[in-house]
Amino acid sequence: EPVVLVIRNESDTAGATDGLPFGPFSPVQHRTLESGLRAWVHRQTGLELGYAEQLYTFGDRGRHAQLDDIAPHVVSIGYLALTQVKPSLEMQNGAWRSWYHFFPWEDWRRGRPEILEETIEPRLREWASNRNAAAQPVSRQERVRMCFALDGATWDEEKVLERYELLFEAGLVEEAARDGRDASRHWGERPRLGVPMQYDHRRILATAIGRVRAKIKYRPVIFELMPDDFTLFELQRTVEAILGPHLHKQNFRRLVEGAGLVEPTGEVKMRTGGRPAKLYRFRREVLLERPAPGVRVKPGKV
Amino acid sequence: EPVVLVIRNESDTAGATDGLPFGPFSPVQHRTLESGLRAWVHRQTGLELGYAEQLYTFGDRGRHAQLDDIAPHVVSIGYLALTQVKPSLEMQNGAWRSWYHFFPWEDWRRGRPEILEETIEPRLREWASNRNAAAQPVSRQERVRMCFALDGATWDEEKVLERYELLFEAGLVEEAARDGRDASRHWGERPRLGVPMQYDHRRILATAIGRVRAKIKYRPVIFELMPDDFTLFELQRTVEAILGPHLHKQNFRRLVEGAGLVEPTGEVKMRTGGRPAKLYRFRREVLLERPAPGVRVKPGKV
DNA sequence: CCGTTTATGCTCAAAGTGAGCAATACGGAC
DNA sequence: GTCCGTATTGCTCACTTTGAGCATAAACGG
Repeated sequence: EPVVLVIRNESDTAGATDGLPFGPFSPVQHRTLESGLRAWVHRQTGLELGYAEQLYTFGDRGRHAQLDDIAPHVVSIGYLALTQVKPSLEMQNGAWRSWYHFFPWEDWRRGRPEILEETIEPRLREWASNRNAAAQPVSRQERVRMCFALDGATWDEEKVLERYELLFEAGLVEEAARDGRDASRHWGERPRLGVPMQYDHRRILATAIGRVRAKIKYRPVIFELMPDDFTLFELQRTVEAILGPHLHKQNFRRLVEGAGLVEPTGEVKMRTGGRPAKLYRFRREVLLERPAPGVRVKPGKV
Repeated sequence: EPVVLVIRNESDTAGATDGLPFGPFSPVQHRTLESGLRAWVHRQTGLELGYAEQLYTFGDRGRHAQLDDIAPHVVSIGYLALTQVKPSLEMQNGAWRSWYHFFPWEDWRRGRPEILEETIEPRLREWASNRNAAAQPVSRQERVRMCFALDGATWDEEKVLERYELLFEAGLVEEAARDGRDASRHWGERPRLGVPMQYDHRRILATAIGRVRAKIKYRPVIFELMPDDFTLFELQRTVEAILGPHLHKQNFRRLVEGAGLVEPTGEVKMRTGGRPAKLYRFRREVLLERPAPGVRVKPGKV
């Protein structure tokens, strides 16, 4: 299960709301943004971050507004960090939550999520067919079709943010109500599409999920989430947990082995439920061999 | 020629130095970072930005330090904007400069740049073979080899930032001297590797070039740089100007046409020096047809 | 010892890619 | 006017990559 570290925020009027961990950056104490992040995370949660990269900087006015809370303007520099969950680490106020708790429509591991056909599609179609909706530069119809793979379009698992923003615009997520964009005025009760988060944190998380989904395809970051030794099927399960849909087992194995991403340790794992599985480890040398797989236009002659 | 908009900065002690345009962001005046950027660029240069995306946020301490100038800590949120150069637009203090003015080693349009073999390679090899250089997690040798395509490695045109940072670490660019990392102490006079920029602006530009080079491969941003109508060879020349190396003409044509990125206008352009060339235009519909070309692991069965 | 379950090996067709040959058509030189 | 150089455009062909499925191997539970 892909999980995210959240802070339960009890001070909310409508009960506890999850938020992403965040804190101030002080250039006086820390030489770089990233070192500030690491120090701050460690102090708060005891977690020593491994892989971390800058995600996006969120600075829109109103992003911090929430209910009757008038906050000062805050610019947040989001970072994406990847880690295994160490059960040994007991955190006071942090908790691990499944991604799909917040984005149920992104979980395609058991096929197309029911919430799409039952709730999202009809609501979005109605929203898209609204008057003066066709006047947009790109029609709402087309945006809905591309983002949610309607009418034969293919589901692009990387468009996590685009989907969330569409639902936001359509007033179908709870956070939109804070922005005055409330669907309940038009179509009765708003359905609960995933669990909302504090401030604009669900948007930030959507950005992060989209980034991870894109990145594992051209950088071996998936191994940040694996133990040292693993079977190819465990690796596949991890990739699937992140991307959403199922992968073809034999081809996945061919791809991963053929790309030189892994090497067998020589050990096997018993009790898999069937034939024992060879254990593999990440081949770090691959970083020095391939520039970065996934190029499109390749240099040629003349 | 791919160019960047720079501001000539006369106040420098060592004569005029080019810098990227920048200015303050005031959340009171502007609702979003991007709208602040647009308004500010328009007021300064008269330019109406078209395509713009957030690039990276630069916040390291010391990034603003320069010579005897002790500046306050500044966090810069970099944006990347793409536009055609309109010669009609006369700017007071702005000027268009070739990318390769600042990064001569990135220009592979006339084959491997001489500066690589003549200056960069020997200097970097010396730096990499230094004592305790092999103790690094990834050896300097390997980093140099991967970044600059030595010993049979292939040149990855996207690693613009990595190359600049390596040269910086090795003390081979002028900006490094401000950071106390001066090669001239070891190896005599520092060679002039490209023209330096103000503050850390050359690093920011390297980030931007790397981003553009990566992005044109999976998003049709190249058309932001083209006039409405163009020949396929003009398009190829533009791509080559950005990426560096030459492309195979017939295959480029097949790729672009086959991907549905362009459609013929029906017109032809005479006086090409040979047979007249058909004119094409960008097919906007492609945005609605393909999710985003360039995916690696595709969903399959079971 | 057999059936179930998972791991792993292999094949095959279809699509995509790198490279080059060849024909077409204009502009300029003679 | 004809020829030649140059650039555009069409096409072939071998080779690689990819999607999909069949078949076999090896543990485990009864």
